[in-house]
Amino acid sequence: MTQDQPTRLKAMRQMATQQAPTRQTTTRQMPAFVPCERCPLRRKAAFMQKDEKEVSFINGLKSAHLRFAAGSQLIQQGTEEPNLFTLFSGWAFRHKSLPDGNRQILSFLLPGDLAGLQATLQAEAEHGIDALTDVELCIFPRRKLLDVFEKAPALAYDLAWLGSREERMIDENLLSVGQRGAAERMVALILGLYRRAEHLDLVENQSFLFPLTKQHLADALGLSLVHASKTWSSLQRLNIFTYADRRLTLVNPRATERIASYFDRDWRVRPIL
Amino acid sequence: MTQDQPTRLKAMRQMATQQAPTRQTTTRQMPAFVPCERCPLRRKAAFMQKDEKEVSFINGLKSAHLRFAAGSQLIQQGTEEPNLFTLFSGWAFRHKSLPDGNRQILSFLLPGDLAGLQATLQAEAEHGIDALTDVELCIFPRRKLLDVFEKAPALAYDLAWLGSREERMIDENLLSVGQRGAAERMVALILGLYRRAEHLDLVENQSFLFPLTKQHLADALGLSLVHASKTWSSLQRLNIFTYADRRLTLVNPRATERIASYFDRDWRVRPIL
DNA sequence: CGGCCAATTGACTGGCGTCAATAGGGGTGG
DNA sequence: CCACCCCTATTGACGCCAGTCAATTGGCCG
Repeated sequence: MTQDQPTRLKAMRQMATQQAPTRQTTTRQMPAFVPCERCPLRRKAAFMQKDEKEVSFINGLKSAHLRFAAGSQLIQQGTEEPNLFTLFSGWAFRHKSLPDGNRQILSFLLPGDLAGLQATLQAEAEHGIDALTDVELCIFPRRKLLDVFEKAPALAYDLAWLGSREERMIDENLLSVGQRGAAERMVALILGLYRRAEHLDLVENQSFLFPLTKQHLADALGLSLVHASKTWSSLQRLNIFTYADRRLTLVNPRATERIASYFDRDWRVRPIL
Repeated sequence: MTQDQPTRLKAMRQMATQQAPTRQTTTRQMPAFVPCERCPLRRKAAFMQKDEKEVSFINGLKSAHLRFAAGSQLIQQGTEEPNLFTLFSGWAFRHKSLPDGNRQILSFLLPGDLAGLQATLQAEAEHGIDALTDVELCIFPRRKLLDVFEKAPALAYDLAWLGSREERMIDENLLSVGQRGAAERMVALILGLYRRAEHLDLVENQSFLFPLTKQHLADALGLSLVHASKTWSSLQRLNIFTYADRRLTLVNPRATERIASYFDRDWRVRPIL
């Protein structure tokens, strides 16, 4: 604004990331197609249990089951995306960038989360989605969407429900980025991911896989890389959590929630496509 | 975080606002019921034109047409809300607060916008909605929602579409708050509102009603009241816009867009309930 | 071994928050 | 009709949180 040209050259990082594996260059191996009727994910307690008929209808929508390597661009900002997908395994994140290269991570995706709804109902994606770890996706072509609304109203309702859940999570992130200090913000993010992982039975002994780099943290929290790193260290010094082997262990989740003014959302079972 | 008790006592402001007109105390006058078939709003070019049958179906959903005074709480954070509504006239905003009283404005509502979708698909609202000006609402009881999905798939699709539109706007706000500087942020917000107003034929000579107080600006942008005020003044000194009589005039919208890295979204006609 | 990348840490800077004093408008009551 | 209050806004002084710059380390890989 004041200084126009000498923009914060975080753009460099962006360039670097750019040449990271893109969709094309990605090893897109061919795992076995997992039919929804035998999907281990949807059997988890976190998800709504549907009757056979509905599950097989969903299976009819599913056009492929793909695997991508960590770092792959699953959806590219500014392109038209003909599919939506449910994350079958792994982590991913939605993000949006400014022309100067600054990137904001909008939300994280965990197994069972549906992605591309926004992009799908609109014409083209205004955000990108990248794989944070190796991932597997259940692909649904978006042209079948209208069918869903016409032939399976209950499913359509689920779709809308998932969209609204996603929006609530972004609301929370916006609240965080706008109103919490750096440390509180980071704790709130970690707690949110912890609770979601917990709900998917991904937590053992208050410890879970935490694949974010410092750069991801910074981009999600609206902090600089350096400050994110410092905040991270200070939280460890405060004995909020420990980190080893890509696994993060919360020392005292409930006490930590108070510190960050974190509030548990309602964790009712949710639909899964 | 570091200092727990001496929280930023912006809470005071909150208390003050609290005793402002609440839903109950609000003058909730009884304007004439506007049947959807004769709704002047939905005729605007911004909205999808529907056939008679669908419009009368929508009218069947509409249970009331209410007016609220500026400052009224339309939906209260943490309560169960049995209705959703379309904003028929006036401005409103969604917001979410931390226990220390800090408030984040999540998005603004202009005529034709649907509100309460998130709150409605879930059990209870995790955010509040306040009237920014005097408003009129078209009320739809949420228990009729399932009906919509079962009997009017096209309408259900519209609903989902509107939800996804809302999410895109929040994405943009999150990007702004997380990655733009104070001045860019403010310009981006103003431009966004300007374009939306323009689309509703609410702009004349690059000037439109701008009912936000400095406090609203601060809360929407994640800035302090004081800094928001200073940023506002500096933008005027830079001759970005002028302000008089609650009306804001953009001196050069297109040039201003470049300053703020603002990008026009796609302005296709959208559904309205 | 050398290059690349994520991460850490210190020193310095600057943007934004906080405190505080002041001004102006609108409503209300003496 | 003016006094008084409350609320919104403005402006300056000061301080701190977070950004920037830069040097260093350690892991991974060719």
